Amino acid sequence: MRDIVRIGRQHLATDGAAALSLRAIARDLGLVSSAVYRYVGSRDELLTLLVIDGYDELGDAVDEALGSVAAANHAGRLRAIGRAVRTWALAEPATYALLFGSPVPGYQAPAERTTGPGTRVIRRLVQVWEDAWLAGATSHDGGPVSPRRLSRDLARIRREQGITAPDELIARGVLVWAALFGCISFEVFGQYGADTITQPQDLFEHQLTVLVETVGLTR
Amino acid sequence: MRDIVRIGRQHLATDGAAALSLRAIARDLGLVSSAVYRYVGSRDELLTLLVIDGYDELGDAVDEALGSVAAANHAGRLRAIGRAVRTWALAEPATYALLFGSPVPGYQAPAERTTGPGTRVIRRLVQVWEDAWLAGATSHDGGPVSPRRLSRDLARIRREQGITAPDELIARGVLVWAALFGCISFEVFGQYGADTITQPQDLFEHQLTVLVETVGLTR
DNA sequence: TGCATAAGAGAGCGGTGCTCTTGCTTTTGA
DNA sequence: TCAAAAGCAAGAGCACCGCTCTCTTATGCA
Repeated sequence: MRDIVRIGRQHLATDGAAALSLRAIARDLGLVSSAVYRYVGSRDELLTLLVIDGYDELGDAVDEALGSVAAANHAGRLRAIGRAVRTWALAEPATYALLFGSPVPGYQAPAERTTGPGTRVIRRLVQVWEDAWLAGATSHDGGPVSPRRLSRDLARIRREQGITAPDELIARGVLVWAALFGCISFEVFGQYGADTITQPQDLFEHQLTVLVETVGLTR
Repeated sequence: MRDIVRIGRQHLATDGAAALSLRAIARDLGLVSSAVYRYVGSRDELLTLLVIDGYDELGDAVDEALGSVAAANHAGRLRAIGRAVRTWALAEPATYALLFGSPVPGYQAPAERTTGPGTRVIRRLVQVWEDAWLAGATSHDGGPVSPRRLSRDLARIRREQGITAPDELIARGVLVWAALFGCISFEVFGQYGADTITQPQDLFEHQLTVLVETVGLTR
C-alpha cells in the first residue's frame, strides 16, 4: 500500500500525471495489474492519494521555512513562504503540476479529502496579512472596497478565516497569492523563454520584493 | 484535415487535452483510425496544431480588445488585455489549460512553430510598458536593478524586444504578466474555493487595478 | 482441525496510439 | 488515350491502458 504510493510518486516525477499507469506500478512491484486494485480501487483514487501527499509535503516545506523567521518579521515570512513554495515546486515539478496545473481530465479531487491539506499555504499567507494588520505593519488600513459584491465576498473570507484585516488588504493578499503561484508556474512550466531569463532565482527575489510592497508590508 | 482540427477542438473542449484520442476523432469523422494518420502524423502533432490554433485565437481576442482603446490610455490597454485573456480563458478552459497549464506528459511543443503565436500577448504587454515609458506615464524610471545578473537578463529582453524601458519597469512588467495569468489560472482551474469567491469578475477588476499600480502606470 | 479471510494470479473486455499492407480511385503526363 | 503515379481509405495487428471477474494459495484464528 505504502509501496504503491511510493512507486506512484516516482512515476509521477519521471513521467507526469496523465502517464500514471497502475499496470506499470504493478510491474515495478512485481505484481500483476489486478493485484493492486485490492489496495487502490482506481487510478483516480491513486491520484487523490498523490494529491494529498503533495499538499502535505508542500505544507511541511512551508512550515519548516517559517520556523526560522521571527513572527514579527512579516515581510520575511512572506518571502520565506514564497521561497519554500518555489524550491519545492522546482524539486517536484510533476507533483506541483498535479496540484496547481491543468486539472487531470476526467478527474475531480474529492473536496472532503483534499481541502484540508490543500489550504495550508494560503492559510499561512492569510496569517501573515492578519499579523501585520494587528501589528500596524501594513499600509493598507482603509475601509470597504468597491463594489459592494466584492466586499461581501471579502467579508465571508474574513469570517471563515477568523481574521479582522480590512477589505483592501485581503483583496491584495489574494492577488499576491495568485501572483506568487503565477510566477512559480511560469518558471516551472517553462513559460519564460529559457534563453531570456537565465537567472530565475534573481528574478524571483525581485518579484518577492514587489509582492511585499503590493500587500503593503512595512516590516 | 481542417475537419480533424475542428473535431479535435471539440473533443479538447469537452474532454480535455490528455483525453484527446485520434480514434475518437476518426469515429466522429466516419473514418477508420488509421486514415487520420495520413493527415496528422501523430497525436502530438495534433496537439501542436491545437496549441497554435489556441495561441492564434487568444492573440486575435487580445488584438480585437485593444482595437477600441486609445493608444495613449496605457492603463486602459493593460486592463483590456487582461479582460480579453480572462474572457477567452473562461470560454475555452481546455485550450487555456493546454497553453498555460501543466505540460502534457511526453509532449514538448516544437518551439519553432509555437513561439511566434505564443508570444503575441506578452509582446502586446511589453508594448504597453514601452509606450508608457516613452510618454512619461509610468512612475518607474530608475536605473539598473540589482543584482547585476538580473540586470543583464533584463538588458537582453530590452535588446530582443527593441525597447528602451528601464530595468525596474521591465521586471515589474514580467511580474504583472505572470500575476495576470496566475489570477486567471486560479479562477479557471478552480483554486479559489467556489463558495468563497462568488463574484470573480469583481475580484478580477480589483486585481487589474492593483496590477496597473504595480507597473506604475499613471494614465 | 476447520474455516474465514487476505493476497495474489490469470483471463478477458473494450479502449488507446501507431504501423504495415492491401486495394480502390483520382490525377497526371507522355 | 491509356498506363503510371499519387492520394486515400480500410483492415489487421502489436503493445499498452483501466478495470472486472473468477480461481487458487497462504495465513491466522477459534
